[in-house]
Amino acid sequence: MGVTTNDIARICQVSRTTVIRALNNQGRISKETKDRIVRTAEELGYRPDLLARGLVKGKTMYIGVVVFDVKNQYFAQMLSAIETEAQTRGYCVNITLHGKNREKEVDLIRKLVDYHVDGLILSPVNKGEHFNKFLKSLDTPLIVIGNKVSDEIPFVGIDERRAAREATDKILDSGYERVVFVCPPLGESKEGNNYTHEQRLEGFRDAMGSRFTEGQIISSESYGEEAASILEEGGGRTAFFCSGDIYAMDIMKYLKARGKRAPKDYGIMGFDDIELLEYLSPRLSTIYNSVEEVAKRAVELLFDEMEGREIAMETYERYRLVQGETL
Amino acid sequence: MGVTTNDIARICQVSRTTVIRALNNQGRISKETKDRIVRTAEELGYRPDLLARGLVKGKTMYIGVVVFDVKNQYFAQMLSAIETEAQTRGYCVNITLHGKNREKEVDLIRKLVDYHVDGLILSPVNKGEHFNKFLKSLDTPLIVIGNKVSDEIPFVGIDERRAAREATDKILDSGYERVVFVCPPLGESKEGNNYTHEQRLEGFRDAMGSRFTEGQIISSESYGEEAASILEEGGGRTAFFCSGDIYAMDIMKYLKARGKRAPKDYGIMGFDDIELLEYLSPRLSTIYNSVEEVAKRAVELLFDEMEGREIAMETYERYRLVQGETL
DNA sequence: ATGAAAGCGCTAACAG
DNA sequence: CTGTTAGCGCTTTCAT
Repeated sequence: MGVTTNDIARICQVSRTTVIRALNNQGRISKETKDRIVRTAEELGYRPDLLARGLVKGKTMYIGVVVFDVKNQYFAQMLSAIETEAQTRGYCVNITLHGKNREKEVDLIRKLVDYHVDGLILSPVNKGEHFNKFLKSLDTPLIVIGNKVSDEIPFVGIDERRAAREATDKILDSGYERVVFVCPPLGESKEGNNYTHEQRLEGFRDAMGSRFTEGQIISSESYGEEAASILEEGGGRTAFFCSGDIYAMDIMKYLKARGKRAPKDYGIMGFDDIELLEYLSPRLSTIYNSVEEVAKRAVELLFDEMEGREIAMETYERYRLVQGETL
Repeated sequence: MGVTTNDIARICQVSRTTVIRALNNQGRISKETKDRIVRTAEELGYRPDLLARGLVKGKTMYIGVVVFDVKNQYFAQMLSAIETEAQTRGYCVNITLHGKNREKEVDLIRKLVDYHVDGLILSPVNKGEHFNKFLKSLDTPLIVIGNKVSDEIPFVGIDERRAAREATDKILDSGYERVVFVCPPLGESKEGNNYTHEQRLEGFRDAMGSRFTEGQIISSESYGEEAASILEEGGGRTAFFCSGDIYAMDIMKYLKARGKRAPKDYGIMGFDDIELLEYLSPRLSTIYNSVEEVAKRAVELLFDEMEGREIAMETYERYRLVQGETL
């Protein structure tokens, strides 16, 4: 449908090669013919066919990103950072979503690879040896954010376990007698990749030591109700350590409707420090997870990998406890 | 690098044409050879090169989406809906962001078109005849959401003007003597497409009628402070009508820090009904703008257009006043 | 039921 | 400085 180099070559009475040289200004070419070609190309509204170019060059100047959701602020922030970082390098980002559907995730990755994206950034919901093999078989540079797949797939994130331990220590230091770990993702299918949340649980366990009991974990969808009934029980000053700010927000909302408020009636701590916390009060105590830095680093590493440099299999960014008003 | 139809043809001792027929099961082919081909293709891990396929078919089964931000919940919800809707039709979505950079927006659109996406959904920040011509010149089916470009580019959205008028009427009916319209986007460059917000302003004007004065518009970045100083002035019960929930949230936060609360000290109304409002209290009065429906409709129309059907140039979805606690 | 040949639009190696 | 040739991997007539 569009104008091709052939058309221009015919009109300018030169070969296609010359047209290419003029348009991509490479190689020796006389200023006159070049100008003539460039001018007619513009007049005709010539646009290179990127599929054809990609086919022959084996590069597309696109990097693919696969995540499950953008409504989740964590991913929204991540995607923004990736986009910015990639564009400064002249690359475009192709973002695709699958909503925690594991087969769809694999399909999307495949399709991106079949389209020859030059690199891939994922925050996968799949896990296991099968998925690991799959990723390795792609021979496309890729970086995983957050949910580690294996030691063979480069990973960027924060030390979730240590962060969770410190957070729990902080809660304990604040004098809470009972600490409950709230982590709905752990209640989801065991087939999914929950590395991040599992690490947080480990950190919680580390800090609790001998005080840990299974009863201190809420992993159901109805965590609001469960939290409420735990508070009803009595049994000492209680704090909820939530494996995600959003769960903390839900709990605060739920308990508030029942007349209970933090930090007066209970303590609560989140995880992620998503941007919308600034609109809430009381300010939630949480852990800043450096999404932007993680995303930026992921892009850096991806480009290193794309350019053939050796990269670390694990890269950790800093996290930081955020002192709020809910402990 | 990968396995091609040529490799399979050689191995199976057939022609490439036969391989294609087997793999895409089309045309007549004996079950035996077909099975043999399919099996070896699987064994070798054959994957079709989508660039090559796209090049020859002129279709890519991708639709491109260009918006400026995903951190904005409005867009996050929109993108989710588009993704879901497109995937049920077997299409992938390529989301790209430009952060209100007008040149970058044009570049991204161009690039998507040069990659032969089969359709395009935009919420543009460009406007004017030049941009209109540009879009028309693409000869790629496209739909615009929210910011109308012209009568020649299919548009989906809600009747912003009418919604804003009703909202203002509602505020006036609630007994507020002074109503201020808060719309920071109107303070940005006049070069940008602010159709949505301009319509909301018109609606506000419609409702205010002779009571309207220019002094009732806040369009600066420091709307928090301005709102505060307006309240200080005194001068009757005051309400802020914000052209976006986020501005309302900011104002509430700002005023709260100064000891003023809605609806006791002032009234406030938002626009969009973004999902995170449910975490706030008091519940913001606002206007539900049917993002999901709008997005879904946009995809429907896009497919109609892609399939050659005639489509309406303007499509409006319902909106709905949401009765909150801030008026 | 299968194959040969041409072509999508671009690039690159090699001549001249 | 310019042109010729071959090819990326797939699809699509048109033959056989």
